[in-house]
Amino acid sequence: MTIGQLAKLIGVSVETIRFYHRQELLALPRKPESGFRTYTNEHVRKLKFIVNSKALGFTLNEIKELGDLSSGCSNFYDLAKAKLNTLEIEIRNLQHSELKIKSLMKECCCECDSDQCSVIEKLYQ
Amino acid sequence: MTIGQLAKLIGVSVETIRFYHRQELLALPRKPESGFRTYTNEHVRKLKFIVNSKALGFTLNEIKELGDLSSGCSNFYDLAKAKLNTLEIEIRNLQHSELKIKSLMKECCCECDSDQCSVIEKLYQ
DNA sequence: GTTGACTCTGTATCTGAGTACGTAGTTTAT
DNA sequence: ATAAACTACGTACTCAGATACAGAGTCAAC
Repeated sequence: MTIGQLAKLIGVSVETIRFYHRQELLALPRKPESGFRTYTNEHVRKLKFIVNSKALGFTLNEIKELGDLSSGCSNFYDLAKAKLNTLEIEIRNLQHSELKIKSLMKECCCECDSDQCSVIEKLYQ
Repeated sequence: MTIGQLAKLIGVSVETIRFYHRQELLALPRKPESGFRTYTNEHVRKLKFIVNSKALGFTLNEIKELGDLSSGCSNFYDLAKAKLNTLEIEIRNLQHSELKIKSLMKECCCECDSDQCSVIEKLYQ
């Protein structure tokens, strides 16, 4: 399989695959004497692993660590727990922003165009 | 007030203030013939505006737009509504990741170190 | 009157996750 | 046999939001 075929199969760009090679996330198949590099089912598998892990919210660095776990899953648990923590913090922060914006919006009559609108003014204090 | 005093007062770094100048978020006070630039209460106010808006989750570009609203708040409403939308989408995405990770973690016996642990294997499929 | 702290300015660097581009080589279809 | 499409490789650029640094000027305290 060529790099373009792999890209199409998985649904990422050729450039992204090359980028993963540079990041040493995905092994670069050795180049034959002449012609194009050949990607195997192992590459398909590993690329799926990267894409799936990304979809779970792991960063590429975390995925590299995950990929280095040669076997078993107890280390996965540590990484996943840490990830859950940061996810929860991020979610709380975003929800906090959401509430603050909503409460700001409630404070105004909604259609006032006054210079002294309390909403804009509050941001200056 | 010098840039260092302003920075201390608001709790941002001098470099950050200079960065905001470069981004045209914060007006650069004119430089006197000799000596240091003088920051006024207007700068304090505007910098607070930037910091407060950032705390609500607005990006610097959005804050620039907000700052351009010379008066009134109806435009603030549009920006804030759009922001609420993107916040909700981000929150949902993160919650989705959270659920997926949790369900993956439930599938394993937690302490298994087997090569065929279904958790790691699932990420490859 | 000199040392140390601060300021000014421009430019470079960082992180994360790619995207873009240029040049050259290779394969495939006609 | 030649054009179109694809691949290889290296390098540069993008975005956001800063942070760092070098070299020169300035201010305040002892």
